[in-house]
Amino acid sequence: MRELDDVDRGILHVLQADARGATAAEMGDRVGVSPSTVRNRIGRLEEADIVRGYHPDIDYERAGYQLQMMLLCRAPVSERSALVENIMRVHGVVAVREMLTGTVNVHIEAVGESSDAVDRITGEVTRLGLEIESVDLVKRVHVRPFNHFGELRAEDG
Amino acid sequence: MRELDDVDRGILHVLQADARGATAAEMGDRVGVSPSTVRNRIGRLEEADIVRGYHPDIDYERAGYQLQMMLLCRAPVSERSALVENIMRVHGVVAVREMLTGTVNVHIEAVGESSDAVDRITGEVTRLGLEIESVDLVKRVHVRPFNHFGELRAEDG
DNA sequence: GTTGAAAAGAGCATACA
DNA sequence: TGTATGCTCTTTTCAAC
Repeated sequence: MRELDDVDRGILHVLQADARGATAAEMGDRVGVSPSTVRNRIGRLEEADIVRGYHPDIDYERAGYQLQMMLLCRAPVSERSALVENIMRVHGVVAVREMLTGTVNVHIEAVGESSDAVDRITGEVTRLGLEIESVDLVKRVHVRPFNHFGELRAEDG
Repeated sequence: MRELDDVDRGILHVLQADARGATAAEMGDRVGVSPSTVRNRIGRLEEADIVRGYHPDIDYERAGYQLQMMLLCRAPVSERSALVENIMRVHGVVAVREMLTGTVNVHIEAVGESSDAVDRITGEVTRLGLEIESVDLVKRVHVRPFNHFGELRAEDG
């Protein structure tokens, strides 16, 4: 897939707002193409791995996982990618960011039910070979789905 | 809403895998209830803001936004929540995490098309009143949708 | 709180421009 | 590639358990 055009961007824009509820017809109206075209485009975006999946945005705190933590770690650059594979398997880890710059080059986001989870997760991460720079609790996460796709084409409202 | 039961957790589990494609019938089979019940439960989860929405997982790099950055900042605790409102409006910002502990208490995740975006975003964030501790580029983000809901009830496969 | 049935609507696959 | 049609499945709504 070469590059996104306005139709693709408009579709992404609408999907960002409600990936489960948005219908192809709705999106077609927004960007000015037929529902079939919308489905074709979405299929292409998925095949090109531009859209990797669709996930619910869950308020972990309300769901009973009151502890959200952020671990800032250092990993040898040579082993970093390999380590990430293992980190992703740690129970409670929801995201890992590999940094291109900086010495604190791995950011781990995790959730847990109790303070035991903090100990367990830091222990496992250390055992995997990372040096933990800091462990901090998250008060709140604000997600702002990237709504800058196709703003000219698919206006909100 | 009091607390999640196995049915809720099983539904969340399946939604995590494919929030757009998963049908009520499918989820009902997985957790052993009727499709109607699945829809009722999902409605409750949404009303309780446990499920805040559904978003596509987009590979920003492949989508043409090659620069992903993480800004670690300090904000006066008293003003922090107010500042976050404004940060979320900055073009390119996709997530903000308010930290409960630590002096670096605001983590900002943003994307941009070129290096100009880095300057612009750091500038805007500074202007809003935050002290930037570090700006680092993200090489890759690994999202691991929290699949620990209802593992006993709704097995994968 | 859960289920089931009828009506409306959406999605998929095929064929065509 | 983008678009239109027919068939199937899903969702919705409402009444009943």
